[in-house]
Amino acid sequence: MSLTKFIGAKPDEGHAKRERRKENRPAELLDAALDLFVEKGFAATRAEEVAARAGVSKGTLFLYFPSKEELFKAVVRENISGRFKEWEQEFHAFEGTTIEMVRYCMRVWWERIGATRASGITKLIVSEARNFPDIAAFYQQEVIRPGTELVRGILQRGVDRGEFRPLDMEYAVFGIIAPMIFLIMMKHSLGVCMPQDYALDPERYLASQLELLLCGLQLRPGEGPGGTAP
Amino acid sequence: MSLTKFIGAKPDEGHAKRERRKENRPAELLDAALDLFVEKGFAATRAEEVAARAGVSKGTLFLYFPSKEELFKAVVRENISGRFKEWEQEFHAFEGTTIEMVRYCMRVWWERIGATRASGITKLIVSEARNFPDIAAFYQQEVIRPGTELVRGILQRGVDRGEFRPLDMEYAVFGIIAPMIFLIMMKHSLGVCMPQDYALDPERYLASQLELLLCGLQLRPGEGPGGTAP
Amino acid sequence: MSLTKFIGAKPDEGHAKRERRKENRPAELLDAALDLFVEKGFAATRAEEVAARAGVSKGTLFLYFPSKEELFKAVVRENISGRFKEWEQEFHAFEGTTIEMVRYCMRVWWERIGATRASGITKLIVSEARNFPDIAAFYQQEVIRPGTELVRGILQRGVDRGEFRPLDMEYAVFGIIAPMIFLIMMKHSLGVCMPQDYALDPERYLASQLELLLCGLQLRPGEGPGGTAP
Amino acid sequence: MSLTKFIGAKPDEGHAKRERRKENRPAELLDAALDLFVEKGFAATRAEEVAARAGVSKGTLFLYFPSKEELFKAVVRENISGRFKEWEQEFHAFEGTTIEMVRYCMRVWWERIGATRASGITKLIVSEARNFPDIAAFYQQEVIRPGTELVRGILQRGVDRGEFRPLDMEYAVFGIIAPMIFLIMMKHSLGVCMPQDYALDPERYLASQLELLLCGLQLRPGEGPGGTAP
DNA sequence: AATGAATGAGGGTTCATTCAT
DNA sequence: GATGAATGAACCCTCATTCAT
Repeated sequence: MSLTKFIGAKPDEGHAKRERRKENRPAELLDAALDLFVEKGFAATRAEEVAARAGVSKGTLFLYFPSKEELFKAVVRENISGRFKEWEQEFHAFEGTTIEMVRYCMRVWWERIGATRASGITKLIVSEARNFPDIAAFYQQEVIRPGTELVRGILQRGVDRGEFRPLDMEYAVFGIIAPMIFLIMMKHSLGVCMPQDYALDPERYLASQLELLLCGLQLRPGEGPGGTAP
Repeated sequence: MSLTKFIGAKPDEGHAKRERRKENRPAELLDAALDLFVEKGFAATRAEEVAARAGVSKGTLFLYFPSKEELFKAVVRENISGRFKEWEQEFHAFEGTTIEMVRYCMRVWWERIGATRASGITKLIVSEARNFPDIAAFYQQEVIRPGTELVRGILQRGVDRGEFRPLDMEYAVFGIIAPMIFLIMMKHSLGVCMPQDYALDPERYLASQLELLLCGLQLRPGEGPGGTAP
Repeated sequence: MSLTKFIGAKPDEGHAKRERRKENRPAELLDAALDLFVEKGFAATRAEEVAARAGVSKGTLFLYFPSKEELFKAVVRENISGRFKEWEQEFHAFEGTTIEMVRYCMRVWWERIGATRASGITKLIVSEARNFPDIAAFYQQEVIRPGTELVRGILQRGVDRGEFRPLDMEYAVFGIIAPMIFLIMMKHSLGVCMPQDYALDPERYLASQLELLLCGLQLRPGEGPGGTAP
Repeated sequence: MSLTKFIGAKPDEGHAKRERRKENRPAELLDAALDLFVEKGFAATRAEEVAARAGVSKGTLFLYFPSKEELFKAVVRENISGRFKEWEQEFHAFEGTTIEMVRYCMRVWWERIGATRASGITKLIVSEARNFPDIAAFYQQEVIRPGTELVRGILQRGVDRGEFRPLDMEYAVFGIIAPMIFLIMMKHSLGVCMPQDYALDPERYLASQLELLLCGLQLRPGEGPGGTAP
C-alpha cells in the first residue's frame, strides 16, 4: 500500500432534487468535512464545498451545524476515539511476550487508525491547534494523555518482566508514538506530493522503526538490569 | 561550518530588535510572515497583520511581494538552505566514532534549528503542503532528499565501520528524523496549548530518543553482522 | 353597535388560549403575525417564527398565504374595518352635547382599539408604509379618510350647534386624532423600553389631552362665533 | 411646502475610480444611511445601497463603521441634537408673553427639526425601538426627557405668570409634543403615499394645532386660577 | 519609495419558499 | 392537509490587492 491520497467524492447516482434522508446527513457532512479539512485546513475549506461533497446544498449544512467552527469541532469530536479503555483491557489480557505486544500494538494502531481516514484527525489537529486551542486541549486530554498512558503500561510490563532494560518511562513512550505521528504527518501532507518512487511504504516503514525500537528496548544477555539506562 | 540545518531551515540571528532599517524591508517582512504563518497557517494570516508586525503599511508589503502566495513561497525559500554539500564535506572530515557523530548531529540540530524559530518552517510546510504542492515538491527535493541522504551517509558509515548492525538503509534514517520532526510538531502546535506540567522537556526528550536509537543501532558483541536485520 | 374602530383596527377577542382548531388556522396565523410584525417590523419577522407562534409548521403558513408579503397584507386587511358607515349612523343618532360626544368617542376608542392589540396595526402601518405603498394607500383610503370624515362630522356638529367656536375644519380633526396616534406609537415603540416611572399612564394622558382639547374647542360666553378662528 | 418626499441621490459628477477624500466619508455615509433607514427601516436597508448612495463601494462602508448595527447607532447619535441647553438659554432670555413663546417654540422646532432631515430620526426610532432597545433608552434619556422638561418649563412659566390656567404639568406637555410627533410620522410614512390633494400642509397643520392648544391653555377672564384643571 | 483609502470578489450565514413524504 | 428537510438567492462582512497621493 502506498501513501498516495485516496480521497474521492462518491459519484452522483442521479440524485433527484430533494432527497430527504435526514437520518445520516450529519454523518455524511462530517465525512466530507473531515476529508476537506485534512486536505486544505480549516480556513481554506469552504462550507459550500463541504456541502457539495456531501451531495447537499450550502444551506443544508447549516441546518445541521450552526457554524463552520462548530462543524469543525464536531468533526474532531466525532473522530476522536475514546476506545482506550477497550484497548487497555485487550492489552491487559495479552499473554505473549512484551515484544510481541509492542508489535501487536503498532499493527493494530495502523489497521484501526493509521491506515484509515481517522488518521487525518491527527494531522488536522496538529495543523490547526494554534487556531483552536480548546480543541487542542481537548485532544491532549482525551487522546494524547490516555494514549501515552496505554503505551507506558506496555513498556512498564516489559521492564517488570525483565524483557526490557530500565527506561526513562516518562519519555520512552515517544519511541513508539513519534514514528506513528511522523507517519501520519507524512501520509497527509508531504507524502501526497511525493513522486511515486519516494513515497513511504507504511508497512516497511513501520517494520523498520519497530526493529530499531525493539533492539533499543531489549535487555541483552549479560547486561544487568541497570545497563545503559540514563 | 557545522552540521546545522540538515533538516532544512535557517537559524535566526536571535531576534534582534526590529530597527527601522529601510534597506532591510523584505527581510523584516519575511521575518514577520514566518512567525504568523507558523502561528496561524497561510489562510488565516492576514497580509495587513504581517505588514503591521514588520512595522510597515499594507501597501508596502505588496511593493516587495506581488501576492500573499509569493510571500509565502519567499518565506519558505528564504528559510530553506541548500547547503547540504557543505555539510556533507564536514561529515566526511569527521573523525570520532559514528555514535559520537549521531549524538553530535542531533545536539547541533537542536541548537541551530529545533530550538529556534527556524523550526517553524517545517511545521509550516507540513501543515500547508496540500495547499502548495509545488512548495512541498520543492521542499522534498531541496531538503528532505538531501537531508535523508546525509543521514543515510552517517548510518552507512556506522555499518561500514562495524559499529552498527546491518540496517534497512532506506528506512532506518527515519529513526533519526522522525523524533526530530515529532518534536518540532509538538513544539509548534499541541505543545503551545499544553498545561505546563505536561510540556515536553526537549533536552530530556532528545536524550531518551537518542539512547533508544543508539541501542537499537549498535552491533552487540557476539552478534555477527547478519544479526536482526530484515 | 358603538363608536368603535373609527381609527381603523378591529378589536381582538381577549386572547383566548390558542386551541388546536384546525378550521381556524388562517386566523391563528394572522393573529401570531400581527403580534410579531408589530413587535419587530415586517423585515425582521421570520416566517418560521410566525408559524411556530401559531402552533403550526413553516410549510403550513405557506399553505394559507402564498408569501410573507401576502401574509402582511392579509394581516392589515383583516384588521382594518370598513364599518365607518355604520358608525356614522350611530353618530347621527347621538343625542347628548357634542362635548359629551367627543369624550365618549375617545373613551370608546381607547377601550376598543387603543388598549387592545388592534392598536398595533396603526403602529405597523406607520412603520412600514414606505415599504408597502399600496398598503399605505389602501389604509389612507379605507381608514384615514373615513376616520377623519367621521371626526370632522362631530366637530362640525359642535360648531353648528354653537358649542364650538369656528374652526379650520380641514385640520382641526387632528386635534383629536394626533393625541390618539401619539399614544399608540408610544405604547408600541418607545413606551416598551421606558423605565417604569416614565411610562405614560394612558388614562391620565387621554384625560389631560381631552381637557386641553375641549377647552380649545369650546366657544366662551362673550365670544362671538367669529372668535379666534384663523 | 408639501409632504412629498424629497429624497434623491446626488448625481454622479463623473467620479474617477478612487476618489480619496477621507475627510468627510463618515458624514456622507451617515447622510445616505439616514435617508435609507428612514425610508425602508433598518432590516430592509442594504449596506451596499447605503454605500452606493454615498458614492462609495460596499467595502468602504465597513472601513468606517464596523457593522450595519454600528452604522445605525452612529446615525442616531449623530442626528440627535444635544442642543437643549442652548435652547433652554434662549427661552430663559425670552421676554414676550408665554403664548408668544409657545408659538416661537413650535416655529423654531419646525424650522430646525421638523422640516429638516433630522426629523427622520424620530420616525426611525419610533419604528425600530423594539429592535434596538438600547437606542430607544438612549433617545428617551437624551431627547424625550430633556425635550419634555424644556416644554414643561415653558408651560410652568405660563401658569406662574397667570397666562395659563392650572395644568396637569406632567401630561400637558404632550399637548405640544404630540402634534409635532404626529406631523413627523405623517411626513415620513403615510404622507409619502398620499395623493397630492390629501397631503398635509405642515404650516397650516401647525397653525391649527397651535390655535387649538393655545385656546386650551389660556386662562379666561372670569375664570379663577383653579378653573378646569383636573 | 511609502502610504492607506478604496475596491470588489468571495465566503459564511440567513431565511423565504418549495416539495417529497 | 400538514410537515420539515432541502434549496439557493441574498445579504453582511472580510481581506487581498490596487492606486492616487
